[in-house]
Amino acid sequence: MSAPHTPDLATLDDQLCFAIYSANTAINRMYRPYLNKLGLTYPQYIALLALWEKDDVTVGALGKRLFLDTNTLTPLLKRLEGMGHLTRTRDPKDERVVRIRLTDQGRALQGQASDALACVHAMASEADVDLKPWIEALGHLRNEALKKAQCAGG
Amino acid sequence: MSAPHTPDLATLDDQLCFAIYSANTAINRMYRPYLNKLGLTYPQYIALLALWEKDDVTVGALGKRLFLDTNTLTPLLKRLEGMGHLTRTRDPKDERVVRIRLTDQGRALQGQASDALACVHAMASEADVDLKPWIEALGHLRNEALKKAQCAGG
DNA sequence: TACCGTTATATCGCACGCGATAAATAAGGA
DNA sequence: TCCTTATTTATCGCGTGCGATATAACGGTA
Repeated sequence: MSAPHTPDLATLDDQLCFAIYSANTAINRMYRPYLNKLGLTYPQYIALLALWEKDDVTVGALGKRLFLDTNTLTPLLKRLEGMGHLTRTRDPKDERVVRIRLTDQGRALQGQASDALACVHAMASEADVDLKPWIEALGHLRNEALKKAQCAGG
Repeated sequence: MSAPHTPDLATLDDQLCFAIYSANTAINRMYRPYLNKLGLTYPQYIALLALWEKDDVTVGALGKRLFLDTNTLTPLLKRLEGMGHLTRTRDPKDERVVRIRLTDQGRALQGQASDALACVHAMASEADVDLKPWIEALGHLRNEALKKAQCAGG
């Protein structure tokens, strides 16, 4: 461990972290004009993706799906509630739990977001990339990184 | 355009945006314990990666390298300056320009960050992934996304 | 010199992401 | 019942990202 210097690995363009970091912000920017029309931020859109797939879930369950904690999710969900896209109600059977349910308005957003999807696929075809294996591999990478993060004492 | 519904594409796990979004946060978390030891945040580390490769650059040039604007970089660089890792000095020939130069202390951090690099490579080998083509492909994807972001009126 | 447009950096407000902490409820044992 | 512990959600502070705006300095023209 602690090799003194690794010049061949230290350059920015050779770093996986920068590649993913900058690709993420770039895709965020690509989505932005479409999401602005809907009044949504990128993380709000991601959360809605999960809810469009399955709603009537607890904050904790949604957080596990998105790999986010309540300190991030609660304010985000409150904003989506304020816009009328979902409801946050305490579960009568267990008052600790808050259940998230989409409103009709929130469900209707899914159709309006199709322009963004079309843009992603246009980009993928222009970049000559088949998305499916990419998405799979990135998911695998994420799980490995999370495993490392756990054992390192995160 | 504007297809009413695309259920086969709308699931979270089929989305490139979520795959990259969650992979990025996962890698951030993997780095965190190592960077905490150095008192650095993830974006600060990314900026230092660029500066270790080439310093004595303007804020604007560094921003182009990192795909970030001054509204993000200036406060970040001020914090790194406050820690003593770099200096920010106005160029006497053009007082608009601020030149960023690493201190010896800032340069010495590169060696101390090798544990994080080792962790990334351990993860890559455990995930059975050859990093090089990945990093290249992600860079290509980033450039295509930025192109889309530009023309869409970013 | 004054004026004007451009360029480089900085500032402000808002929404994340997260470590740390708090508050409320539930579950189980004496 | 009371007490203790665990679980779930919420709150606070700080550091990004970024749109919008401001400030300062340069370049060119008259």
